[in-house]
Amino acid sequence: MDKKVRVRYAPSPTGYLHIGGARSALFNYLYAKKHKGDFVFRIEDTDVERNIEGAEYSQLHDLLWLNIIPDESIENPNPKYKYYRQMEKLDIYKKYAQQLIDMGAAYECFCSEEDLEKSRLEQEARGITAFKYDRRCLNLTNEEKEELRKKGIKPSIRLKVPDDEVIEFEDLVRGKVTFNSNDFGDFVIMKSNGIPTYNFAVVIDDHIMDITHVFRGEEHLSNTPKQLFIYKYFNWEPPKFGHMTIIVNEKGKKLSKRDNDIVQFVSQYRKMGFLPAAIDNFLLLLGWTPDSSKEIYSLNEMFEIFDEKRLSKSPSMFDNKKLYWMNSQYIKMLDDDKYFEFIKPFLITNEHLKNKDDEFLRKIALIFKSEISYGEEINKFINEIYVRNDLNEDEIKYLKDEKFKILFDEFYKKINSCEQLNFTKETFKPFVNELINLVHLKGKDFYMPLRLALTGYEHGVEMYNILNILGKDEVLNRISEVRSK
RNA sequence: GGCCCGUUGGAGAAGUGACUUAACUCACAUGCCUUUCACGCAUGCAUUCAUGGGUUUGAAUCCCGUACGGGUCACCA
Repeated sequence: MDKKVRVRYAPSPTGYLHIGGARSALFNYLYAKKHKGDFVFRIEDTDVERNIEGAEYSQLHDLLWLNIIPDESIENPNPKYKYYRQMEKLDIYKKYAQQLIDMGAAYECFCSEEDLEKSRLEQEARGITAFKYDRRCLNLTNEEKEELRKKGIKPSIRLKVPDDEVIEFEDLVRGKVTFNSNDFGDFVIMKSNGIPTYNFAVVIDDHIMDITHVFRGEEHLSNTPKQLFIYKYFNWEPPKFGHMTIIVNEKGKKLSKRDNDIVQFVSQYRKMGFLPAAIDNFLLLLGWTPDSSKEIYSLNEMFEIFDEKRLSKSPSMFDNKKLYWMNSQYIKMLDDDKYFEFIKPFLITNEHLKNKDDEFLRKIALIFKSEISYGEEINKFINEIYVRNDLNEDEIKYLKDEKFKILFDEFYKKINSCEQLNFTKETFKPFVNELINLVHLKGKDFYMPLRLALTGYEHGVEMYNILNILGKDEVLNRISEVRSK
């Protein structure tokens, strides 16, 4: 019987959930669900200096917001595996590291940072640019080690990487990948402070947590042979690896946290009013394509269609515009109740809408449903109505045209005779027709002056909506202002 | 620089030897709808798959070289 599929997403708690991390998590999650397996959320917190308070929970909760639900995590651990943070199992790493030393597969290294830097420079001087540890501590006698220890020097532990060994593995995304051990030095597996390095800890973790498949970013491709050496020494079966392309910016470089023109954190998208399903869908299409020409997929559909063989091998550019388009599609798909529920938090922060009741808010929300591509954007549209745009000289001149005088007069009178403004598309029609008969202006000549006078913009939502939003008093105000000029 | 990976339109990409006069989606352009914008609908947008050579009756698809791009070379993950 095949082993149960177990995959993981293992962020370091050094920041919030990044869009690249979310994509990794999504693909692992889809793979697990497709194969009826488990998706594990664990924490790689060995970089004690850079860990940020609260980051692990924000990572997890952003993931949950995206509906990527771990079967096991720091919040719902499986007793069988018990530890979901690396710092909780330091003694386990220590035990395994000692085992490697006893086997002769690893050794203590007393070199200081300065020693290593010196050696690096020496190698560089000889034209070697890929630094390799020179193994000067490999054959230290016990006496020498004791001596150094007495001086208070704490050793790190290095893995002995065999010479001239070809290491080959079948990558789920890239196919056969080959490395030569000569390109790697003996790398550190335990830091001198007793904390394991990533390449060591990840192997131990994946092994003891029965991880069967690992989908991760391409930046880990060259770490894989190092990890494979460790598996080999322990005689453990490594998981299957799949190295996904990285996400690049419009310059073709790996998306870095300093790329300010791209919003990179899931929490920021949440605050801006993106829908989790839209982000999942967008992420799905980043470096992966479905079999069919359909592009909009729910998570449940993704479980069905996901196929790791269709992961792309070349880097994917993050296309902001497509994300906005995707989100606008998902907003349009919401039914009116769901939509209002989604958009209301953004409306109540708008000062112009302070004392409005839900009925009014709902009405205003619906007006912009097909206009917005993210939640917060609705306030931009609303403000354009509430805050009149300053008119330029040409526009003022245009409005002063004699032929519009009667339009403004009659429009004012007619609005004034209304008890309150509560038009619908249907009730606005006769209102307009009556006016048209009085002023003998129609089409653009009818609407444009009014629109300009009311909002200061040439474009916008339908006229009756503007009237409803502004209300009778404000409409009269703005019209009389123009009339008096 | 070494090692690894990649290169199909502005972007995501389909394509795995003849079904391709290279899908589909975003963007862009135009037209329709509409007072306008947006939505929606329709149409257009790569004679060519980085480049040179080879294999083959036949190549974007296979092989080799070149160029370009990216990843990585830490007691970071």
